[in-house]
Amino acid sequence: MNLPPLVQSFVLHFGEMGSRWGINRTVGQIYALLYVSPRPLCADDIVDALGVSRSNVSMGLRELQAWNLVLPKHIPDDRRDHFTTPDDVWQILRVLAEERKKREVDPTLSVLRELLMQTPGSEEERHAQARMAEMHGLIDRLTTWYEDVKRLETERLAALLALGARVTRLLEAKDKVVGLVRGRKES
Amino acid sequence: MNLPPLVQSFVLHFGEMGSRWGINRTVGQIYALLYVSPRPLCADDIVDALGVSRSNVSMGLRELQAWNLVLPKHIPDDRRDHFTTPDDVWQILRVLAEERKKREVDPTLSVLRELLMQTPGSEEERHAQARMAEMHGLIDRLTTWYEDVKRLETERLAALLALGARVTRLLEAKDKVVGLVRGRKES
DNA sequence: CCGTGATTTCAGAACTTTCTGAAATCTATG
DNA sequence: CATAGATTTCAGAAAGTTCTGAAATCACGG
Repeated sequence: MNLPPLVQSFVLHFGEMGSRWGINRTVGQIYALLYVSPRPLCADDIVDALGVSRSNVSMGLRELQAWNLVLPKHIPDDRRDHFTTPDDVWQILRVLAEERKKREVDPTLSVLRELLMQTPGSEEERHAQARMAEMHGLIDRLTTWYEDVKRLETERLAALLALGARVTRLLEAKDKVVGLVRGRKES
Repeated sequence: MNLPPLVQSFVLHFGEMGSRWGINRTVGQIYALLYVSPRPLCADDIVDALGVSRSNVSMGLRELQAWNLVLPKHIPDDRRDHFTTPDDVWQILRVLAEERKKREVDPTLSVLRELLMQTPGSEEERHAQARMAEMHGLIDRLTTWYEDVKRLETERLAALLALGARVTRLLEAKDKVVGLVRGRKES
């Protein structure tokens, strides 16, 4: 590996974090490299930069494309495929959230739904099912919220984030207004 | 393993999902078992229920305690430690978010901060640093928002979730009201 | 402060994942 | 449609992890 020190640190860090994020070292490094690269890179560029085998890079790119985190980008007059990351970080966030949900949440949601359809055959099963219902309820709320929020344009989403916990004040204000209106109508 | 079928399916599913969630099979199964169990279980109960070695259970419980996902609960007149999961699912969600942030986000945030302090030594490094700044900015916003939101009581949080994307309508309404007030003051 | 039973630690076995180089496959020309 | 370069596949080697049983440690009642 022979990279500018800043880039190298970044790439190595992503490699190390990879396992915590559910991807392997090489995949993490490839992503990091593409993320900071000023231009799309081809597989051989990546081999040179990271010092891993050609086939490993091929597999890594495959996986990153499956995650929609890396896109092929054609470079005119070059037969080789080149790759980049989407450059809008918000877009990256969306992709990441979507993929993680698909892999980490959806399967559990569907298993829970299935188990909740069954009739419990004992007190123990009845209790277990009640617990599963609680879990299902929570996950369901969260995913519904997520489905709502992901449709917002970036600008609105950013505004919402910036607002943070202060949304609740807005909520309170709303309740008050609604209360007032109701009060007037009822009187 | 000899469990009521409903419980068994749930436990096996958590075992399988474990690897996607960054824990191993046994840890996933132990958690699932404790989650649906109507009373705290001791290590030997878990050994019997899951059919894994005593030491494996010991390590699993250790890890789950480190995650704050499992709590020791003393049972009177029994020397053995017993364990449960916190029973409020919202509480579980909070713990999970906190721990994942600590393990998956914070280290990256601090590496990014460090790398952003350095002076780029080339155009390539300058570009890389700009990209890192974008990433840092996004993560920073997200974590700030998270720090805000996690302080909300469960009830408010639930209300906010239920509101979903409709918050934006509230935002629009607010902007309008603020606009009105401003208009009045300025006239 | 000994003995008993609960719990943890740890070295290595079993298993899983990751990585490589060689061979196979694909693809765009001339 | 042959060829040269690019890319992918794949079997097995290397590395990493999870799991076990045996031994060590701990902790409490007598």
